[in-house]
Amino acid sequence: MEQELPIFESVFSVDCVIFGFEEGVLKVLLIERNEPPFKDWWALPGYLVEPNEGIDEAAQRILFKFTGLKDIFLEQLYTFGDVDRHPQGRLITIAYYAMMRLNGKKDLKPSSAFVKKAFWCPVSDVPQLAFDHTQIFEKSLQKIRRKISYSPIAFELLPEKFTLTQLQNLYEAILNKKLDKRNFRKKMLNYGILKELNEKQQGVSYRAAAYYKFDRRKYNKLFQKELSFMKEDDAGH
Amino acid sequence: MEQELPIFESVFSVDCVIFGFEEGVLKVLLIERNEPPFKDWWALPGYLVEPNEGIDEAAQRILFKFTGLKDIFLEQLYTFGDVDRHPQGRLITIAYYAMMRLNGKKDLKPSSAFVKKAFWCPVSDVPQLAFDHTQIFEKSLQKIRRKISYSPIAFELLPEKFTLTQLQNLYEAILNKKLDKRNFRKKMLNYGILKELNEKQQGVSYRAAAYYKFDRRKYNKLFQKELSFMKEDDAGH
DNA sequence: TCAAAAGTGTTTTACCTACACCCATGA
DNA sequence: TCATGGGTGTAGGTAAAACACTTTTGA
Repeated sequence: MEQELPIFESVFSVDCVIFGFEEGVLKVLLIERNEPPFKDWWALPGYLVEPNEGIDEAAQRILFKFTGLKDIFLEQLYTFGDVDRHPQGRLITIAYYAMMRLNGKKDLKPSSAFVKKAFWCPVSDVPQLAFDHTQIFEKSLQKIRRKISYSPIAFELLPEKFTLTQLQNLYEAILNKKLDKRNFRKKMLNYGILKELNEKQQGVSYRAAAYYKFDRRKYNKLFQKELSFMKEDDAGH
Repeated sequence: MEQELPIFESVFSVDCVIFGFEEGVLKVLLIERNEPPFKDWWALPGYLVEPNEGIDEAAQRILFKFTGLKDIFLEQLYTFGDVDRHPQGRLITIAYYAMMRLNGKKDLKPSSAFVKKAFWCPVSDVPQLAFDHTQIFEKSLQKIRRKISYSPIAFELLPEKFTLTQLQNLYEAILNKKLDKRNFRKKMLNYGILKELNEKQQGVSYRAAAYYKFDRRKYNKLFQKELSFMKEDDAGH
């Protein structure tokens, strides 16, 4: 019986919004397209998903092909499917986002003919993008803003060692507002997920700042607890 | 040039997770399937999206056909696309969720031959569902749990007039834990989004409770402010 | 000695939590 | 008069917000 049913084949794409932080500026990873439609336009890295490929894996694969980046923790954001979003017909796209550390790995090496180049663009300078990518980009920005407000994921964007001022600058860049230095430090240190290193900045012409390191062990413990607080089974059963 | 490009046609489905609250119990809207695959199984209402149909509209249309419900505020939840989630091939599905008021509109009238019946099932009694619908259902539950913790959307589920105890019961049903009565009332009344009516319960064999009404005007004002607090432009520029 | 950023505490306010008794009603 | 749920207040703790000066460093 079931053998006689029609066989479906979904055609759809994924697009990736990758955020980075460099020189105190929040940036997003864009590509310059090398193929029509929207040839020569800037766009988010994204492409069609293969028939036998999971969506998450597809996002990983395409991101690697288009930028050379590997093993990025991508999270699904939203699916965009306006009927006219793509000039070649009805093509829906599943958007993913990620935050990544830019220490060293600045060299973006696309290995796809579809891409002329890949580069980091300050989020405040993002021009009109191909397709509905501007919309996708903006939704991601909102997402990470909300997210850092309830979970200290900002560390993902910083180098291993960082100063509290760098951390604050990052928060300010994402939230696009000034924060109070004393309150910020108090709060961050209170979480107990930062480990102060015996190391200070070198060669700065002002008082050298202490370096801190993110304590992933404690972070996981804390975050697990906070999550389970929201979950069922606190009282029931 | 662009005319020569291939034409895409996405094939994909939507599934709807609709929550309701009745007799102090949180329920989810299920259907009994009348067609293979998974004939006679219980499932979430969902079906294929038409080529020229927006995704949100498709969700509305399919929900109506499968249940008779109209004008429900559906929000996109997540897209599920495991390669083997559907026996007829690679078919991804976009899940939507909604909370709805059940006063009166209990009569579910499917107008599709794909559906044997539609009915409300207590969330604690949901059995194994067709496809990956159990997974989808569970993700929706998590979502509304998180959501009522930061935004008092629970009103959507209650009748126009309700007592504070009914409201508390709803919170307890969603969060699956007991809440303190005094603290709960204090907090809810402090929001200033409840209007006490000059009306009490009738014919109960205990002290009659006051009825309250949700003040959407004030809710919007408050919620707008809270949202804009998160958004850019508080300090910058 | 200057410029520039690092680093540091206190007070006030709002909110969350825990907790126990009297009140109104119909049966 | 009893059973049932409605309704109320206070005290202690914790977290957020506002706010300004001293310290260190290299140039």
